[in-house]
Amino acid sequence: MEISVVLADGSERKVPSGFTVSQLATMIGKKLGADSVAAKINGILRDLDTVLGNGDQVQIITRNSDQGREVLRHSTAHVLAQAVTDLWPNTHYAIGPSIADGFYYDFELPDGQHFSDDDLTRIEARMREIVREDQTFARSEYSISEGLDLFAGQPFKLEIIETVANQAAEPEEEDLNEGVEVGSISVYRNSSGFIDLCRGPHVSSTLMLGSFKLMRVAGAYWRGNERRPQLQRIYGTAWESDKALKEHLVRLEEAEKRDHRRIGLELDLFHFPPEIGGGLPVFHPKGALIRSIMEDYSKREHRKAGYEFAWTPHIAKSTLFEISGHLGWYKAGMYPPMEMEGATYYPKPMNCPMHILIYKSKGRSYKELPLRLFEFGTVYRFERSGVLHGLARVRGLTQDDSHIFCSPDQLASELSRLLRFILSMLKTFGLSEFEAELATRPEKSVGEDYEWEYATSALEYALKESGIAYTVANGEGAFYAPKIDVHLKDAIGRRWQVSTLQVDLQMPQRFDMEFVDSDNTRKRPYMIHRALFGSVERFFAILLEHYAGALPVWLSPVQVAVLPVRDDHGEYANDVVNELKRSDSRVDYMAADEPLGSRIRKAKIEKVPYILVVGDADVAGKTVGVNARGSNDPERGVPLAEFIKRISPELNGQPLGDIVD
RNA sequence: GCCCGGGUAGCUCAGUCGGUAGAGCAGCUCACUCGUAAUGAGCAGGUCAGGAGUUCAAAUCUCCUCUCGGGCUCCA
Repeated sequence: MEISVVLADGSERKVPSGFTVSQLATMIGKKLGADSVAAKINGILRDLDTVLGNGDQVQIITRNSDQGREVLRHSTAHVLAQAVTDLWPNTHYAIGPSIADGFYYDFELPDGQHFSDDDLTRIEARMREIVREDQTFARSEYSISEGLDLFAGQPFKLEIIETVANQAAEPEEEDLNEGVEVGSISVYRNSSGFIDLCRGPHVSSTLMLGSFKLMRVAGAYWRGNERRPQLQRIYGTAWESDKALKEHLVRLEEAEKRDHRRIGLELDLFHFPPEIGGGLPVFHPKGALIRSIMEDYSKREHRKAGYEFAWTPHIAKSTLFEISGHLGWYKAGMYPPMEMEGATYYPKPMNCPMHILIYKSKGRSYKELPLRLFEFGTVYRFERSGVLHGLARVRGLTQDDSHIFCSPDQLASELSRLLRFILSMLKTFGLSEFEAELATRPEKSVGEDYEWEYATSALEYALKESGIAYTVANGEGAFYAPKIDVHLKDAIGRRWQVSTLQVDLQMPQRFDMEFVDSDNTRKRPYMIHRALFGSVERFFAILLEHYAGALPVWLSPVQVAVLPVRDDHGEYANDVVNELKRSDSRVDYMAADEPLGSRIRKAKIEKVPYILVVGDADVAGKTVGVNARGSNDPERGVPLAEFIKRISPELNGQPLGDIVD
């Protein structure tokens, strides 16, 4: 008896009935057989030992594909759980999915024990034994009640099974995590007897695993809920080969070298004095210089784009935040209050209420709209100590914040103009890969449906106009506003959230804002909140990591270093310095009091874009030797005037041009 | 806030079995004046995060506090 299956390329293949996926793969090619870890049969992921049926569409999943790695990682997570339950009998094991680059597994050790870092070594050793034991993963299906018996004593597994059982009543719901087909569960059993609740698929033998490494132990709440028990999570990484694993570890090292906290220290840009308090950075001269270049540039472009500047204080009386509603719904994110002369003051967590007061300082006419207020506004937010992370997550941050007040019919064009402005500005900082997210009305929210629809469709219009790729995040909006969040990808592919753009449906009402329209009626303006960098501090961190500290010339605190070969070249070197200063560049003079090689090394470590070396030949010929960043091949005898001409386009950020409506 | 791991010179780190502290880099001084990523010598630098306890004796062992890192939750 033969059956026929359809392969991924559309070709048909006849195989004996009873043939498994694995046999098919080996029949197609020896290497494919060896590299296969699972298959998609009629669109569903299945194990290698699945018996093929007549007419099945089969796509073999190999270990070096994204889906193949997921299978490897998931299977490695099972081996981890098996190793832990071997070493700590009676451990409760919870869930162990594959994640980007690896996997984790959550455990609750008996008697309140906790893993230490040393345990990782022991666990990893046990895992390697299990791998060598050539244990098979065998799938079987059970009813809910059988499942409850099978996992008696495993509270987390029982909870998952119960969830599955409840979903049987509501078949609409997609099943979670490890639960399987509605109404029944599937279980994988290793040859040692270890069982785990799992949807699969898995590799057929532990011998197919091995290129893995346990990375760290962390705490994690059961089902992500901080009111549920805290489990011990072990993170690991796993790959299709030792080579791929090694490459991943090298990438991690590279990422670590780009860590903005490390670069900030090395380049003397900023630090976090414990005397000031967690999450409160101080910027050293070079860091402050970079910041001010960013801010000056931003201000210039905002002015050109029709923004007016505002300046507002850092604290305000509680009444302001009562009106704005912050004390109602954002209090947990605010610094504690201060009492003074019978009034209660709070550091501001956002700038919007103060900008609204500027709007409200007088009657507004439709002729003034859109009114675009802009401020580098420093706000203070209480972030729990565990979440602080360098400049990317701080307690005092400066937003490049703006609030735009416009009439309803201006909303769509204003949003679209704004989004183009944001993307152009991000591009001049050398960031070019963006994705946007349109976050729509959440369940818990205020306002009328028609308002939400109007605002959301205006946001969507702006997204379409700008051409940016976007996804819709249903129900992820703020409770008072739908929003667009712009994410960007940095040089090594990490995603960061930067800009945010929100249409506020609440504040104009809370503050009873209005304007007089052309028909002499009073109307309520629309209000857009928007931050472009997000926070200057975070954006600074992103730039440092994106460029690994080697900022573009226009942002570099020192753009050119001038090094005389000997002391007696100092006079000419000084002329060079002065000439460069006249061309508006930032120059450092490095006197010949230590060897040239040593000074060059220092300048290279400081990531100075251009190192100019001047010696006898240069004094004679009015030239410079140019050692550019990123090159180890210096150029000799470049006329000074030519060098200045060459770098002048790099000295200032590119203007955005007109952002027209 | 919670779980795990750290905190020794400005930075990176060593410090064995409990016996009062060590290196490299950076800094300072002197010499060297040099053509593209480390010239040499010398000097200085420490309440071993802080406090309490155990001990004849604590960087080292115990407890508490602070703080930093990795996660969870949260978020610009």
